[in-house]
Amino acid sequence: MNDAPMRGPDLEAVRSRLIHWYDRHRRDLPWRRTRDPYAVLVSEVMLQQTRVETVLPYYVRFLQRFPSASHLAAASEDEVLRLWQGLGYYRRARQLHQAARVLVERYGGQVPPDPEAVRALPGVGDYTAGAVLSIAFDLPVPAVDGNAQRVLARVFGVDEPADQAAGRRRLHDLARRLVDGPRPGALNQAVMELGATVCRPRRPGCGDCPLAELCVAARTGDPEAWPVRRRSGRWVEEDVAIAWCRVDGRVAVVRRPQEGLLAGLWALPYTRRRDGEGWLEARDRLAAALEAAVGRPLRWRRATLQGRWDFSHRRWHWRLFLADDAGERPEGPAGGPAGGRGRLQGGCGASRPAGRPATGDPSTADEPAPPRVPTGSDGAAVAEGLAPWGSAGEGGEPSPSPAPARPLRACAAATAEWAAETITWVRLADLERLAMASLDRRVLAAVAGRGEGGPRGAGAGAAERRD
DNA sequence: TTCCAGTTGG
DNA sequence: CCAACTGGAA
Repeated sequence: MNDAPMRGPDLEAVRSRLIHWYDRHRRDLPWRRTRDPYAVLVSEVMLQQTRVETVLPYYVRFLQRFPSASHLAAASEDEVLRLWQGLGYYRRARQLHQAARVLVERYGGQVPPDPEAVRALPGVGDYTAGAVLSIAFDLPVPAVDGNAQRVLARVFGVDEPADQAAGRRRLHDLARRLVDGPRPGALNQAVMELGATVCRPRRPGCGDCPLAELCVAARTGDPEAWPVRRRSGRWVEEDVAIAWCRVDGRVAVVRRPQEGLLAGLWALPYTRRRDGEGWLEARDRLAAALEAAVGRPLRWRRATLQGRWDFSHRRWHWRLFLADDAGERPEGPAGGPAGGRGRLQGGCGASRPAGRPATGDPSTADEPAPPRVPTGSDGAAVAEGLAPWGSAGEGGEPSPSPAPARPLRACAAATAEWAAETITWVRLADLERLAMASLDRRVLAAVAGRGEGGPRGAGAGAAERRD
């Protein structure tokens, strides 16, 4: 059905080397001393999610007490569970018990050499079915466990993520072709054994590997780069500076763009840290926009809080920066003395003080990392909320104080994420009525927790969730 | 603390 | 697609 051209090593060479290696290096395990399909089934079920050393004594005891499917089927579930005690995943035990009863009722107490029938047994998925059929009956059915995935991905240089459908399909297809030769059972076990003992997740022993010369991953010199995981490619990691800016008892919020991430929701002013930019420079761009909106310099304090936020396709590492009107006395516990950092700043980029301390590598020459806030994530759905009082560009009441000192448009370049015109000053009490993403709610709660006058009583217990 | 593992069921 | 199950290792 699938005959895509094969890349990578020659299948026959891989097969013969694997089997040769397996015959000489396989571990002597009790379930390898039998080809009784029932015993193989028991061992494979026990080995799901469980390491060999743990399984060993359980397997021996279990087969002593239940040497056949009939014995197992006749036992009480309590007794089966007792023997399983300590192995974990007790559902496996119940399902194996059920499977034994199916074998007795439908197949005369024997495991039938029939892929459909085996696969249909309770607790038997694709992997276990393949293992039983190939090991016990020498049928050319693939058995792709995590070890096999790793071996195949490395040997053949599979670049599709192994934890995504396309990658799994590709690996399964490879396994299917590979097993289609002599001694399928030995071949499958060889692949898995190699993965377990040589082609380890970390520090693979390529020097001891029979496939090293053929192996795409080994030849790159960085075999650990396989299997490719969606993990490493899925997230777009972004650093985001967020401002908690209070002036005259109001807090600055902005409106996110109507398109894209969290479209149209209100947010604390934020900006993504750009390539080659340090946190402070990102903060300065925020400062430029906000100070233009206020019309006078603000006093900025060091980042006081940071956290992580996961979206479906990106991960934000955020840091919160506090600002207030320079004319007011400092308040709140965070950040310590504002001196030094709190220099005056002009409005827009053009008037920024050039004297930003040279920060060298912008990603490291930063201030010390602020305390962390528990991570969380946010899908997108947020209830419709109230427009803030005095929201810019919405008719209604005039924009509350302070008035912009210069055209906000001049600062449009400061942050690409939202238009400076959307900066809106909201009373603390009104903040919680805005439609905001959970991210901002969480930041707000964190601010409140730090005594910075955020919305009172905001809980901080959003559970971690991925979308 | 985070990652990982097969199968099932939502 | 993803949570739940459960325990071990990095």
